[in-house]
Amino acid sequence: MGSAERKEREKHEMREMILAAAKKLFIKEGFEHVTIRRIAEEIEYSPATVYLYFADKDTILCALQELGFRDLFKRQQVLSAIKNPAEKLRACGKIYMNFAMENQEWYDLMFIMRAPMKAFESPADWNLGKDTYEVLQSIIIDCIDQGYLKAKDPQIACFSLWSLMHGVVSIFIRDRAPMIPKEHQEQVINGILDFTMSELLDK
Amino acid sequence: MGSAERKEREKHEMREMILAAAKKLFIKEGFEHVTIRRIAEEIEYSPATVYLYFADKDTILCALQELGFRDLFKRQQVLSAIKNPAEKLRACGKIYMNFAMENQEWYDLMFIMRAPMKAFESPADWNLGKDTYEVLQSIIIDCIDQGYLKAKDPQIACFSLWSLMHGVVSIFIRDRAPMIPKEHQEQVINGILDFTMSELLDK
Amino acid sequence: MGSAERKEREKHEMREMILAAAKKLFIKEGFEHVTIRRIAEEIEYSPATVYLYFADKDTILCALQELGFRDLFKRQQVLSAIKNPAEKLRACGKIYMNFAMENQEWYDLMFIMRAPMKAFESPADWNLGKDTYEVLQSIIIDCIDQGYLKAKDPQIACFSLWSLMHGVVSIFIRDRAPMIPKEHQEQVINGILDFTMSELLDK
Amino acid sequence: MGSAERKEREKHEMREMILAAAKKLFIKEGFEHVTIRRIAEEIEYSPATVYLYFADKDTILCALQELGFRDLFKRQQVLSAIKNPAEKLRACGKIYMNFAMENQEWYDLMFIMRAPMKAFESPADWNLGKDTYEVLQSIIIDCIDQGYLKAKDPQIACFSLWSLMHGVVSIFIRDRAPMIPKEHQEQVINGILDFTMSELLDK
DNA sequence: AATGAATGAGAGTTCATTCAT
DNA sequence: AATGAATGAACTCTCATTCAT
Repeated sequence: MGSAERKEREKHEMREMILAAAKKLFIKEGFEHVTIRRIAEEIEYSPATVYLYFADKDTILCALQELGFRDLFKRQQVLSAIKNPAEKLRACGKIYMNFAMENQEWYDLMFIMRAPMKAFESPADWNLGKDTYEVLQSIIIDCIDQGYLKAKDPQIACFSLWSLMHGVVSIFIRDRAPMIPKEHQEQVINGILDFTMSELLDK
Repeated sequence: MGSAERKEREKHEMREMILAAAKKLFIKEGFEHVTIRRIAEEIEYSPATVYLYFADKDTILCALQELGFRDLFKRQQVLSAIKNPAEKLRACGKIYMNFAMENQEWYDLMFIMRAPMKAFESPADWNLGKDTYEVLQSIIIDCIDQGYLKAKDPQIACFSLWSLMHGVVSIFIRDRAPMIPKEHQEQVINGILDFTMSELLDK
Repeated sequence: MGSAERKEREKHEMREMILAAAKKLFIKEGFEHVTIRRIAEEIEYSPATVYLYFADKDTILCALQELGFRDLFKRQQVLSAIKNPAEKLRACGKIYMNFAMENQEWYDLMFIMRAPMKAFESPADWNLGKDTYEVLQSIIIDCIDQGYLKAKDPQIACFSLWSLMHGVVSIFIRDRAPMIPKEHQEQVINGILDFTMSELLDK
Repeated sequence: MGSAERKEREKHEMREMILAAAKKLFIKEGFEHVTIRRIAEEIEYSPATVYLYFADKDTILCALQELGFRDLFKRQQVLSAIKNPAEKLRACGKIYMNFAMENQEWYDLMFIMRAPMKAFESPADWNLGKDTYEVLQSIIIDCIDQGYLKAKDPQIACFSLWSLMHGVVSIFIRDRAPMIPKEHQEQVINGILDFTMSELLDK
């Protein structure tokens, strides 16, 4: 009976379409233009149809967050090619901040926006976020193990570094650094990476 | 006759009431529920009355921000009592993060919230923010001058430290660290301060 | 299946209903009382529903104007049966003023009302108005060609005649002629036509 | 007892001030910016004060109309210097249209706007309008008497000419002549005067 | 499965007007 | 006489959501 399966598969495809449309709108037009109507238009279905696949708007936002973590996690995969843990750490920071700056509205949804955040209630969904976090964790542990970094508590070191990176990009994304013009932002990001690595790593 | 004075005082009190109501709504219901109508209900006046004291919604938000910057700046004044720049730096970080964690909704408005934030456009208003930033700047320069810190670019060092602190508190405020329970947050903040100081300062 | 057709027809009928309601309000209460809410009440739907059929208030006004121009143009068609250009000119004036006096609120909307009047910006919509104007133009040119009228500049002659007719009816419509009681208005219009023809045409 | 008189005079002066302010706003900023508040600001009194001198906004508008008629009538006074009735007729038209084009919003209030128009209910107020109309009437009668113009019914001739002039300026004021650019309007007005005079007057 | 039609709730804002002082 | 304070009633428009078909 492939009928039930097929239905399942079609349902899944439709959900993907909706999410892809929502993502596109987020990236192209920003949060405030992501309305059910716009999503429906994008996939050329009616608004009511969207509700057949998602209970409400929040549910869509949550699924989109998940997608974001998936994307970020995928970007992190290239790190496995780097052997030196110090280099790896730098690259990891770069990947994170690039993701944020290239997909500002999406990053916003994932890490800044107040909005739905049901995702963080159900542990299942949070797993994806955890995976990306653990990538950073294991690099830091490697750094400590191989003597690049002295830190009593790897958890604190890890959370500090994440905070630093999140701090930088969220200040930029929410426009709180009038002293740094837009065109210097990338340069500042690189400067911060240099500064952090030089301060952090044992010389 | 104190009649004019009394009028002035009453006007001022009304503004305070409105701001207090707005702040309360922020705390209780979050930004998106702060509407002129809700504020008016809260103070038991008509919506039109609110417009007698503030030109528009943005102006209210800005006044609230200003209040926040004023408070933060006042808190920073105790730093002048500390002579050692390294200790001063730590204390400065502590004050900043305490302010954020104790007044989360205010900090949110000042540094996280997406909003018109005219404050950051008109230099006059931004001055308050600049003042608080410059406190950090001058401490860092002292640290460098007195050999506690090696940093090629003090601006980058300063922005990094701000980012770190902002990152930590904004992750907490917007609930993005499910791995750290609320009751451990303060402890983590202290751990991060220790970690940062020990990594940063020359030994 | 005529289902699609029926839908189309129903949609059309709804638009007609809205326009009829708008027109009715114009007549009964004047421009300033024509609000989306009042229209919605009139047709016993919610305000939001109106927006399903018209993008905004302006669009409704424009549609109403268009309808008016269409009607006026249709009335002008009978002129083709008249061969003598002088007679034709008189008939044209009569048709114009009859239209205005019989559909005062419409005429008001088309030619008097202060309003967005996008119609006059987008050439497409203005075409309808242009068509009706050109009917007058070509009659006047015929009059000149066939020696009924001496005029150096046909454009000026044409604009003068339009102005005269518009002046008369707009004075009546906006109630600025207290010296002429309502019941004499038609008689005055005829008198003006006679006077104009006799002065204008070469004898 | 000059006290009562003085009060009366002061009351009158205040009314004049208010009207002058309203007139200024009409001319400078147009109808929609004439609000009680703006008027009050202009005279540096409070809105409530305005209500001590005028029952409501409509009453102010009516008084303003009256003022307009007064101004127009004053402009007409120069006509008495012209002896030839044909020249006088032309000059009268010119004065009328100049007044309209130079004070468009005010003319609008007097002759186009739907607004209050109580003025036309009370004959007392209408008298002023009548006076200006009679200026035109008597000129036309002179033209007929002195053989410049053949017209069976002077009333019809008079109303026709007023209509023509009103038609021209009201088409311009309400922007209904897209075929005539703003910078040509004056030229067209002169053309129409020429055309009218040449057609009308016996040669 | 898909949708056209409809709506309730709500947003910020403006204005003429009133009234106690 | 003058006014500061207050308000009710509007306005246009947008959106997530529902439901009969």
